[in-house]
Amino acid sequence: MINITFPDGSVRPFEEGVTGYEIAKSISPRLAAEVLAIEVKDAADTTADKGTVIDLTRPITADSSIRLLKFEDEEGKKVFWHSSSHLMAEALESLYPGVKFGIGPAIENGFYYDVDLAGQPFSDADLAKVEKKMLELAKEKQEFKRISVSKQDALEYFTKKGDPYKCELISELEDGTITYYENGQFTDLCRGPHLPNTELIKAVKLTAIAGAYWRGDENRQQLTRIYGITFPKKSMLDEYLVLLEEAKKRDHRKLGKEMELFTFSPKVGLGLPLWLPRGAVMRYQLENFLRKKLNESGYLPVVTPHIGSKQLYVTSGHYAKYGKDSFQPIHTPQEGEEYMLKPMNCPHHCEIYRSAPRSYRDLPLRLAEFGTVYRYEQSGELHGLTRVRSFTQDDAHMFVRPEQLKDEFKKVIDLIMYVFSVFKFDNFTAQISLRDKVNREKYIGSEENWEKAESAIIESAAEKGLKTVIEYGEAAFYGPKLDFMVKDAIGRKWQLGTIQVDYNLPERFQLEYTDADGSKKRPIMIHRAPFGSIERFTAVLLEHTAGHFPLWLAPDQVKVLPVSEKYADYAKKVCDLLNNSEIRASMDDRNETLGKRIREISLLRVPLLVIVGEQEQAQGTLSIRKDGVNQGSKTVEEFVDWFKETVKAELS
RNA sequence: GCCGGUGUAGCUCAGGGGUAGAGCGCAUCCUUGGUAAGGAUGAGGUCAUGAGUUCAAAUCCCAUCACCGGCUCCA
Repeated sequence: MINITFPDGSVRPFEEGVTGYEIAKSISPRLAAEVLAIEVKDAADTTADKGTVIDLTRPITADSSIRLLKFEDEEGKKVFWHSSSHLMAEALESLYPGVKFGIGPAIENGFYYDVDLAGQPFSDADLAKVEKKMLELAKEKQEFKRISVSKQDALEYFTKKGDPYKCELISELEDGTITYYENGQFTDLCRGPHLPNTELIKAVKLTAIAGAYWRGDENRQQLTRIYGITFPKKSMLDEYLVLLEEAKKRDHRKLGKEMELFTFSPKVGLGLPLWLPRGAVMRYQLENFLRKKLNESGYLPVVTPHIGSKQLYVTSGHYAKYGKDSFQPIHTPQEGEEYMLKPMNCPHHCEIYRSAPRSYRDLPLRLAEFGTVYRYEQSGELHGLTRVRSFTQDDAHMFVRPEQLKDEFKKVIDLIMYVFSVFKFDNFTAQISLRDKVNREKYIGSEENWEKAESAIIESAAEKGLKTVIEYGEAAFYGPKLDFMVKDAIGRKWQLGTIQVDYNLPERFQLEYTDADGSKKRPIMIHRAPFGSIERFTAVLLEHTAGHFPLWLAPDQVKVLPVSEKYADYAKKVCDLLNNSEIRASMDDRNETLGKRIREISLLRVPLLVIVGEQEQAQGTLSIRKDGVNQGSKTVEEFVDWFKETVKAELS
């Protein structure tokens, strides 16, 4: 007998060799019907903090703690979707004989399989056919069978089958660790785990076709990547499709157009956003919001030009690293001097640091700038406001003494937390990006400094109680960083703020300060941008709020509508009073029905409508409508007070 | 940059080898309104660009450009 420990801490004995399925069944038939896989942690293994997810059909042979995984669990979804990719592969193989397979993993929302259709045409229209086949095969209740094979047998099998991609994968595996999974007529190289059978897959939607390089290498064969998602219940698929619709409605490119915030012009150039008047007003609000906070936090404003001598970036090391991927240098007509469009603000700020001798008393020195930078992004990369070739960073660089690093870092975390709370990004994680564990030649700077920087970040994040994940190999080439990933109102993840520690630029620019003992010391630099860029932040905010900005940020805060032109004078007077109280209000007295004006203004997401007619004029009041709901009437003074209170609450 | 899709009025889109369509928007007029679309009239298009096939191309073929979905990349 072996002891099985359940997540609630209870322990029950089972026969040695019991399977996950049998354990589930012993609890309830309903659970047995829903469970997808099992996480098992050997009681003797004290090193691992997590168990291994295995098939429900595999025997458990030692005392273990277990978790039965359902679709609701992340790991359960993964198994479900991974098995679905095998089901899709089976369907493809039966519909397109001779198809070759790359890899087919589960992803965040569903799964994909990279396939080589050997020239057979495949388009969106074919997806429905594959979906139908998948459902057909799923109903057969095919079992997923795990089979161990030798490396030689595996190579022979896939060579005979004519699948070079699988052969390549197998050749990199160690003999003795290789397993197949078989469902129906389909056999795949796979480490598992998988569902007990295909019947659990009740709803299928293939979502997209895309090109993808074999092993992500653009010099190698391009495969067809087919994306899909599956669910154990039809109703779950319907809910998912509704979510996709909602995401479409929130697309910032669509909202940007509807709300008249920004546009693009091919004539101006790719990826170069044009901010329309309403967008510009909103953007200035964002900037002023941060300026005020930075001013309170001891930042000093600076302004630097949009171009810089090539030599500046040679010194910083950016030229060597990114020179050929940048806009190429521009030359002065007479002297032939070389200038580059500014791809980042840091080197300029380093030179500002150097413009005067610095004392240890001057540090931390915090230089802030809304700096517009220009980066060459490949044309296929450009996307709305999230990926552009010209954008404005809410940038600042802190120059600190080594003993100030952690404190300063934590202050930046506080600032970012404040920004997130104002914009109601309540759901976020912090990603600590460190060097690749093995591949270290792509980073510049000394081992010692990297160690110091990495531990400063890890400790700061821990002391601030941040929920963090560590990613190796994601650091910038000059230093480690802390990035903030927010989840928006409908659960999508975005990367926003970033904080980076840099020992490298101070070195390259020979930055110094005079310490208390008169010796010259080198400061450490922190890069940070709470928004990341104004463009990207605007995009995320649009999608997060579906365009319903907080009152303080809305380009038009109030529209005053006279019921008919007889009341236009009164409406004008109200507008002036509101403007005098620094409320962004304007009048809409166009020759249209009231209903139509309300509709159009609502589509622009103007948060407050003030309607005035005979009654309001007689009583000196306003009829208020906020976010589509009638709020009754208020006097102008009452309204202004209420407005100010609301804005104050939003910003606290 | 690569793979696939798309490109018709300012916007959203229908159509389609034989002289270009709708709704919204815009202009003018009527209407003077009470919380999400009042009515009439009118202007507006080399059907992305360039070559080709054809008696005839917006429509078919090819190339280019842009946009969209991915891939690679992201200081």
